Amino acid sequence: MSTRSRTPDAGSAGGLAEAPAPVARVATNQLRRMRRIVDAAVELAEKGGFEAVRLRDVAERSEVALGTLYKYFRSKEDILLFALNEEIERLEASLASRAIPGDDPTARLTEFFRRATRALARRPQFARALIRSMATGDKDTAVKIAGVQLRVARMISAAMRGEVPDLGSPLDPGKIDSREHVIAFVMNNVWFSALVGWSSGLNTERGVIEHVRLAADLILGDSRS
Amino acid sequence: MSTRSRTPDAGSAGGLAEAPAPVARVATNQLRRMRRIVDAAVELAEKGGFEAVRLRDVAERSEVALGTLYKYFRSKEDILLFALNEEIERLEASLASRAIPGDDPTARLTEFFRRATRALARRPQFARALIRSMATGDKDTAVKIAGVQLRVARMISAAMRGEVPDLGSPLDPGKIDSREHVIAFVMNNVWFSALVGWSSGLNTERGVIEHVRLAADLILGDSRS
DNA sequence: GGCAAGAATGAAACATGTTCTAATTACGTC
DNA sequence: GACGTAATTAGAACATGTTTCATTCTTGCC
Repeated sequence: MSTRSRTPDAGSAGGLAEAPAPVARVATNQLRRMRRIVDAAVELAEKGGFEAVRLRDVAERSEVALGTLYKYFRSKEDILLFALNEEIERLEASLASRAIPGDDPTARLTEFFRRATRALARRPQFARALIRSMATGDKDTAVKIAGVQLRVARMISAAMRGEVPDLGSPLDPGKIDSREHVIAFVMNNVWFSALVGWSSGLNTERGVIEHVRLAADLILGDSRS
Repeated sequence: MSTRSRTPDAGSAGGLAEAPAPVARVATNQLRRMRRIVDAAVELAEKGGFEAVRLRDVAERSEVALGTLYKYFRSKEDILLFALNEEIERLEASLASRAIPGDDPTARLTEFFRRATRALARRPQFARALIRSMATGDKDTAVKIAGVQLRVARMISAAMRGEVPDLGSPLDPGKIDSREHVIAFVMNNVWFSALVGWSSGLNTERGVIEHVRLAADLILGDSRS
């Protein structure tokens, strides 16, 4: 892409209206492929959870070769983590529109977890697949998982304060210092553990919410009573 | 070895001192096999973690056919969870000998986690394998994992009280009601999450202990200061 | 239009957890 | 000591995540 490359995109008034952004088109095709892959994985996960996401099926459905699939994603978990990130983005966006209601931090926290758990439980197989994909070992995957946890913690902080999540805030793992951050961190751990229990059938949706509420009461004080 | 076999063991006074509990001997052989399997798995796990525990290798080392191995254990995780249970038994026994020292609950909790984390970090590959095997999905395995968590929570409770763990206490998952139980439950979640981070290289041993200390401070108050 | 570089493809190959099978062995009973 | 049952074995077979490879397609460029 030496001389040319200038894609005549927005405001490229210039002479030739030629090649509709060659580079951009490639990228678009690649994005399309990626999207098809993720969509196929999600569809399969919705039907049968983690195990139902057989990569050969994903490749077939997304009309992509197995090798291509592995060029885009390092592993099966990687695909599902990508979907998880999109899911979290949706959740963040929906929270950004209006803050969680509630009279005090405990109430808001509980309400936040109630909604988030609800959202997951609505597509149980899919949620199980996502949770399962967070229980991995290798470093690269772990980094992405840590990123997810930080974003969730940020949402928890916002919910606690009764504010809207600041999508531009640090996301810095080192910032586990302030009391609020510690609370968010701990609550995140509790929630996640409860979800793991739920995803394996040891816990109900109500149970998850109850566990989280108990922890919130312990840390912040009982909002009822 | 047809006729012989009767081992003249303790108290077979009666007329025929023959067959020294035939059933028992079978059981003993089976126990021996089981033990060899677990020992082989542990050895391999110590060297190379979860992935190094290749079941074909385990079978070969323990001089058992693959099919036999699967008669004793439902899965790879099942073997490692068995080892984990033994590990926890050891830890419980060592705690039972003398209580954790410390002037207040927070100090004792921190000391407990310091020791427990230390014990794990001493055999990092093995610990990683155990932690990895706790991140599974199917129900049966999950039940065993829940059992492990309850035992850990019991130790946490004991440490907090500065007592020795009561090995005969309920272990009933329903008893998440008292404040102390909730604390133990939450601390267990925090510790486990931190360990998962450690096992994937995102966290150091010090980091794990620090996370746990922060949580303990949050919930119980800072013991230093 | 033709070319070189990179991407994608189809299919095979691999690694390893798990299951299955036929043959063998161990063991308690008679 | 012979018999039948249950356990064990060796090994193949299967399922699925992952890798590899030779071939074909795309794309941007001359």
